[in-house]
Amino acid sequence: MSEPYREWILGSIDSLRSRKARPDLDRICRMVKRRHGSDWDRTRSELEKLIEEQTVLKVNYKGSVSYRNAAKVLRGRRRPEQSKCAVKQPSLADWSAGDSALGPVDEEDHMEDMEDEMSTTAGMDSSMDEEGDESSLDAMCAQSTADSGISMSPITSSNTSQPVPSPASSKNSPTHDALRQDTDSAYILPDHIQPAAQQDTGSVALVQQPAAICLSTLQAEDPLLSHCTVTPVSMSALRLQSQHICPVPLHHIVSVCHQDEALKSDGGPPAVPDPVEEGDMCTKSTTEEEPVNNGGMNNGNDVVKREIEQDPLLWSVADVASYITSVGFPEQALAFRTQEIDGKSLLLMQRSDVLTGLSIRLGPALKIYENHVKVLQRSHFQDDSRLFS
DNA sequence: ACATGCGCACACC
DNA sequence: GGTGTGCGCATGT
Repeated sequence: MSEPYREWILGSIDSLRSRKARPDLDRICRMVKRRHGSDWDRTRSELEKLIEEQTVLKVNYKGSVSYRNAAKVLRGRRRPEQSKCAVKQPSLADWSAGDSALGPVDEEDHMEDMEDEMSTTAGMDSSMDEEGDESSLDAMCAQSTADSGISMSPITSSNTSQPVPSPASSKNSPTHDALRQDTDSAYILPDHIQPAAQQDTGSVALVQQPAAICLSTLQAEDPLLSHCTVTPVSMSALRLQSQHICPVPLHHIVSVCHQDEALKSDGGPPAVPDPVEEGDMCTKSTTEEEPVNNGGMNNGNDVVKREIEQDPLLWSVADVASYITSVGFPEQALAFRTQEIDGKSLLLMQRSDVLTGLSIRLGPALKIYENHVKVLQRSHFQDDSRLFS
């Protein structure tokens, strides 16, 4: 996806919307062509890419296809009081919360899919403790077909089988209504996250099970996980690992699980010794500027300190905010701090989370995600892959 | 011919 | 009542 097209297409959609014209394919392509001289087919293919990455939503509104700027749709529908409080607002990431089983992907797409899944789990994380708020892709699809009676768009027509609601989601789910943007409007999700496309039943089954069951399944297979409890982060890691789309090694998951445990309770030490007491140490890493006089010896603190600085997984909320500030976005750093984004959360963020979940302006949000968050995520998981493979 | 502006009706919350 | 949406028509280029 070339960056100009993103701006051109989103700009066209916004422009069409502002003059009360339906932002359909025809109008979007025409406008992009007229303004930028872009080829019609190219615009269409770029639009499809935007739809796949959920920057643009393809909707069926009042019987015709229309397109939405995802950032504006979510922001627009959000009630002011909700944007201020901590209540989890259904996000695009949530909509794909049920997706998994991406199937075989080529090398180029692998990382993108991994990122999608990462943010998917991020969405799951933030809503895990609010049963009923966890949105479901399945619900979305069921909604699309059942309520609106509208068939899937041509874009999704390669996957023509009817979406089958998964056991994990129900049409009676409270999220069903919460997800509804409009009774006439059916958000059409890309092929690779349509439930009906889920063929890898093994990983799907795992991912769609409740968190505790997922974990216990893995615990039965690997004693290393026997001390783990279900936490948002550990479950995110489990999901990534279980789908084989992200090279998260099992013992890394154990590490993550225990880090979570250490954070959760002040009680006894984790069953597996963890080199880092995350919260305190992370704070020190950014606030303690004075060199430690240790008589010329490298003590453990320095090692840990360097490790923390290098590994975003170990960043605290303050560390993340400092990082965002340091790369030139002090204003947006506040949003990260407000939303309590620590290193783990940062590594789990998806484009839509950054664009819409933080209530920051689209321009900086795009830059932050593309130039920093994505880079951190990529390097982090590549490092893991090298270390543990 | 095509782009743009906008009144109005409709639907949802 | 507020908001989002877009049809259909008028006007501008």
